[in-house]
Amino acid sequence: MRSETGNSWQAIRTEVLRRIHARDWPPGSLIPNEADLAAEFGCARTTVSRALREIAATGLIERRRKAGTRVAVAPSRRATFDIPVLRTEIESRGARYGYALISQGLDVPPPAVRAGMAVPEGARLLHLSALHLADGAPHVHEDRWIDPDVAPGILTVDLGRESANAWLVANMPYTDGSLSLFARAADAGLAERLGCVEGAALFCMERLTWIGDRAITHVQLSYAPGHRIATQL
Amino acid sequence: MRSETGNSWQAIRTEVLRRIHARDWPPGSLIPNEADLAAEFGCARTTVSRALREIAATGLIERRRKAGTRVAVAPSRRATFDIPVLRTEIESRGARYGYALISQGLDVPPPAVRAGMAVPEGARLLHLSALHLADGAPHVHEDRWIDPDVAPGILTVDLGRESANAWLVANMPYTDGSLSLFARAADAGLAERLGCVEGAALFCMERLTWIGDRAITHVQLSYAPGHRIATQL
DNA sequence: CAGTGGTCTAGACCACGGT
DNA sequence: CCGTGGTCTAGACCACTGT
Repeated sequence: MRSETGNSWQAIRTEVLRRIHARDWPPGSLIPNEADLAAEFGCARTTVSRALREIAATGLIERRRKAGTRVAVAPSRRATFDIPVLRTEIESRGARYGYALISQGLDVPPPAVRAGMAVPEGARLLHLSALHLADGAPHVHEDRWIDPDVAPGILTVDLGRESANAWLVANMPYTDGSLSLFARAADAGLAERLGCVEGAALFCMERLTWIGDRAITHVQLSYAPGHRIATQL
Repeated sequence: MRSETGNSWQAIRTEVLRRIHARDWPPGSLIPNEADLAAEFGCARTTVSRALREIAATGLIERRRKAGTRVAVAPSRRATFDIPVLRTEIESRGARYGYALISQGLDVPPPAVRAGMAVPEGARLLHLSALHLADGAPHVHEDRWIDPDVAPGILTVDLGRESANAWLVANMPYTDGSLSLFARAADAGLAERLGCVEGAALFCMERLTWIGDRAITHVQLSYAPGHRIATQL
């Protein structure tokens, strides 16, 4: 019963996926172990291992030593998004990228930001507000806090010319970060800056990045109404 | 100059990441090839390959045959989200999961849905509206269209008892899908069902799944105000 | 304890793509 | 062309964990 589907790990992945979708191996069932599959496909166990590892990374199967490999019952699948670099995102749509600094100063951050960045109460951080433009139209509003103790060089940069983000990615590679996505209504200031009505539903992204155990920056991006991010499953 | 950081691929990954963050290998630079690194770390080339492949998957380095491996200049990093299974998501917060079917019927879908699912004009699809509850409070509103030609069994299911999603994941494993995230304002109907004010900004997720070249279902999930999804970078 | 996945090795050949 | 990453092999040992 040699299938001889081919001996590349991708071919094996395809065949395994086919069997799962065809319900040869229904949800919850145990699939043959690596050695048996290797024998069936006529390849090395390493190759089967690679194929199954890639499938497991998508959440469709679950693997445990001794217990074997099982088809996930409720496949809580994983999706991968590219975190957009704004300039690239805008230019890839054929639009001209623009950046406009709105304000800049040393302020005491609001409690939510202060807690997220774990800075002492009363500490002052560099606070920026800026717009990213596509063909001159507001595309994203950026509200950013930067700890100047962690990234001292930022104070010497002319942030009207170079975006803080560009400077940071080039000079302060982070070691850890978190990202969250949510929706919020446009307040009066955002509505004016983004050119939308007050109360409009905005898609927002909040990022917090660290170097070791020190927070570098907290940024909230608010997209103009209608923005979506998409991915394949 | 043997580093002897250890010979596991994870140790090598850690060391390579350290060098990138330490700017030993600044953005845009070429790092040594696999063979050289293997010699330096005193391990097989396969092991180095594995470590670099894992890093490349995060977008921090870019690899091309002959050109070698380069530290990404604008690390358009990738983030991975677990697509939540609603029941699991709610129960993992310690809340009781509830499901309430609001309406069900065969309707002609709106143009956007029809185009996304590539069904003929005028075709009727199964249309569901339901709420997912956490401790009895509305958590997510689900608006779903299902093509009964592709998933005929769905018509025999009592959708008041079993959620359409549960039936589909168990009986109609998809081969392809797309997912998009966006924000929208609550209309009157959603506001009433979710118990929020009309116009509230809602975080929404739209999924479209296929078996081969036929669309199974289109679903839009609208979360009650305040919902976020988060991930590590 | 024993079965299973996880990993490492040394070597080989191949595919891509810059020069 | 030929250097580089991509993959495969056969075998080995190890780590975890269910029984």
